[in-house]
Amino acid sequence: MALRHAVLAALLDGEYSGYQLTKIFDVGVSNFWYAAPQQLYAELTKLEADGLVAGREVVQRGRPNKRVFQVTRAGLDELAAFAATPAKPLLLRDDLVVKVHAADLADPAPLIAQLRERAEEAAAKLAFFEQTLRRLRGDLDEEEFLRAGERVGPYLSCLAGCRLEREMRDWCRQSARTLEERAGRRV
Amino acid sequence: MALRHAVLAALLDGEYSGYQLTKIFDVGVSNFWYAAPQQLYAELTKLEADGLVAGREVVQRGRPNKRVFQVTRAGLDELAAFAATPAKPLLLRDDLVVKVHAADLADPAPLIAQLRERAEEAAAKLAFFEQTLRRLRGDLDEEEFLRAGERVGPYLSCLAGCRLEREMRDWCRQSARTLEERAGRRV
DNA sequence: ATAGGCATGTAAGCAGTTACATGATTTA
DNA sequence: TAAATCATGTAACTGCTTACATGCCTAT
Repeated sequence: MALRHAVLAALLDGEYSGYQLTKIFDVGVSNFWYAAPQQLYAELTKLEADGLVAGREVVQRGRPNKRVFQVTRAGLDELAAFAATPAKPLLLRDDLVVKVHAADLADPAPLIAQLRERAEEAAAKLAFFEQTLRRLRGDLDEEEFLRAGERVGPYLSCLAGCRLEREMRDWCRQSARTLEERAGRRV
Repeated sequence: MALRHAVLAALLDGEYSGYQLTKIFDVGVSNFWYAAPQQLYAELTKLEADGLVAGREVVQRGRPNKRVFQVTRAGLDELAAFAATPAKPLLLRDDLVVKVHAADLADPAPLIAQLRERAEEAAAKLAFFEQTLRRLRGDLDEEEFLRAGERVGPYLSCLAGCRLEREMRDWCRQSARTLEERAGRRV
């Protein structure tokens, strides 16, 4: 089981509803996990049935009510046990890099457009993660926070997201520029 | 279908057998796709049935014979069409970052060990990719190759692998150091 | 002799994707 | 009044993972 632990880890940061989690997982939970909305609702149901999270109804006005979840004691134990388990290799699957690998075959224009688009997305995610880092560390600077801050886990995972998105942005731009220049000279 | 195009893209670099592809995909095809060995054998069978790759028997001495595959004209068309298709979002799933996110919960020692191990793997992959880049560009320097080289696709995808592994290595080291220092002061 | 690399699969089960479905409320 | 956001699911399918299976050859 896989998504299970990602959901538990996300719920360490606070109580969230299924819908809120879809937003968090949409940006990638600091880019370490991707999941579709339907998966999240299903997983929350299972987690609650297994007693690893506890849900409570939140009545809202002007909006549909929602159920928010928090990790139970059993859930914390499960997460701690998981952390000591040998890590599986990184799972990475990216259409876009496959396309770039095959870039010499065909018309580069649609590929360049996709690279530009991805670069924009990466830049937006990077900005979001950097903002999250500032929020997490408060008044402290990074070094100080990593030494003495209360919870460094979310900070470190967010740093991973920053690194990934920064490189993704720059790689997309570099690749787009390269393909553009080559296309320009060929026409 | 997903693995399909990754296999076709990998076979652009030359004829490979199922077993050879397992090695290439093990290192991640420049880290853009992961696939288990059994998937590759199954996918090659399907690709051949669909006429997108053609296999031929290679007789070896001192080793079992093997079947190597090359992309057919239809396969090239399929890849070119795929490249023009809108890109799906990056799919990333990493146990290790989930564990780091939850790092404040439990004994940091096993997690630090996993981070060190991953850092080593990333360093090894990085070295491999950098060597691949040197091989691809031959006598030219990078800028020159990207401008005038014959096939830049594999070079660009390999650059993506380098960027990812370099950041992975550094992030693992930074996270391990952070957790170590905090554990040291607490004990 | 035994371990490890080369070489190729099958079968069962589950996780994840795609498509479909509903309905209220706010904003343009 | 149409579109967007909030909110939560079900059902069918398929792709992926895990476990199992086989056999030859080389190096230690």
